Amino acid sequence: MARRKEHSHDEIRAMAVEAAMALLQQQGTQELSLRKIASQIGYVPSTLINIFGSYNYLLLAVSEATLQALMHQLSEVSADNSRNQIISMAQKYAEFAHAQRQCFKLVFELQLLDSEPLPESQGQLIAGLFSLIERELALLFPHKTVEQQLQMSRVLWGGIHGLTALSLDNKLFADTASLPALLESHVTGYLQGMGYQREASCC
Amino acid sequence: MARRKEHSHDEIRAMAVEAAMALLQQQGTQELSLRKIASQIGYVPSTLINIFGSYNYLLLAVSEATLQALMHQLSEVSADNSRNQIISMAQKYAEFAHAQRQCFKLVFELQLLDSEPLPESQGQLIAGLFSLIERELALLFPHKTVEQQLQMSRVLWGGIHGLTALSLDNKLFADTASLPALLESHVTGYLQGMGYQREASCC
DNA sequence: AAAAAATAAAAAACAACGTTCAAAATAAGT
DNA sequence: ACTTATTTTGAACGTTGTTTTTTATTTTTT
Repeated sequence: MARRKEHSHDEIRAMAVEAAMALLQQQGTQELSLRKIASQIGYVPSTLINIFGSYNYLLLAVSEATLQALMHQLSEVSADNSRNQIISMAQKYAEFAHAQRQCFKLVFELQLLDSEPLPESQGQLIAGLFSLIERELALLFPHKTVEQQLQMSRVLWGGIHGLTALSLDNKLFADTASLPALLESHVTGYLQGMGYQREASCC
Repeated sequence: MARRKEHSHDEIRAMAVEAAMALLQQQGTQELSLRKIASQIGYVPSTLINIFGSYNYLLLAVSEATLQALMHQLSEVSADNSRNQIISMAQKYAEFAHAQRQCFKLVFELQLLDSEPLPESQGQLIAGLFSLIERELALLFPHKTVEQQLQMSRVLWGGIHGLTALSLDNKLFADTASLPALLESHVTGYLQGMGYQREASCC
């Protein structure tokens, strides 16, 4: 049997990724399977393997779509100054992670086999997240070198991600302290420690 | 067949956890399986299921043993002052994570089913990690409330964990900035921003 | 001490998984 | 219209965690 050209490969790709993300929100990654995704879109496992190459590559496409959605959300954030901009992006990051919990976890838990380290697109997307903060740091700390700004952006994202990830699994053990408060403390405290001064102070 | 009382259940538990950790270092979590662990210690899958309850509970025992080893390493750290103590623990945390990469990842990626949220022992172990920092913060910031100290300990651990976790998966994209440097920048910067002053300064 | 009951480990069976491969059905080319 | 090529499918394979049954050992009872 071959119901041919009913959908193009790209259409099937999109359908599979969409179905996978929908199933992922209901159940967890454990419960998700290639067979369930295939049957959900009216196709058969081997078809998806032919198109994606493997189940792992399908999950990678889900991860990529999730990162793109996250990037889109973050790029829409805008505040009155760079410090608040970073804080707002941190909150959006955490908000997205909780809203799309399973997809978000997939991004950081999916590990490929001994093949390529990262499929380029994935790398550029994550690098794009860092650059969002680098841009603000260049405004906040124009006298620092780009090396220093790059290091600071990693520290900031690392903290934001760590707090978010631990919070997702209820591993913060801070009933009293809310995640937004922790994120603000992190960003504010670190910026202050690195010499942050309210705008228009030094020149 | 029943080779009875050759090992007690507790002995089999220990053998299985040890074998699992050994296999986990060679291969990844993906490649690990109940059948491999069982055959490694000369037993059969259903025996381990009878003892642990399920494969997930076996992995949970591995996670717990890993957390205990991590806690042991961290409790041996000692520096001349509280600030350096926190920095040294951060470095030890990252060092342990890289040395026991697969076991460390298992701790934070293992997710149980809809049963209990966390099996108590696991919770107390993680809470113990936080208390290591809380203790130092109480010395560094005696004028702050315990609520504030608790929040700061979460921010510090969150950042340390986030940087470590991202580094484990090469998702930091900071070839120039090393993980130790990032950790020190995080701890130093945040403590500074929260009002840290070199010892014997205020009283 | 021998027989019966209880127990514990292993074997076998089961359903589900990702993947491979050959067959079948459609599309395209002549 | 017939042939060739393409593409989807269905069946098979090996492996997984788990459940159930069988078998061997230990313990208890008579």
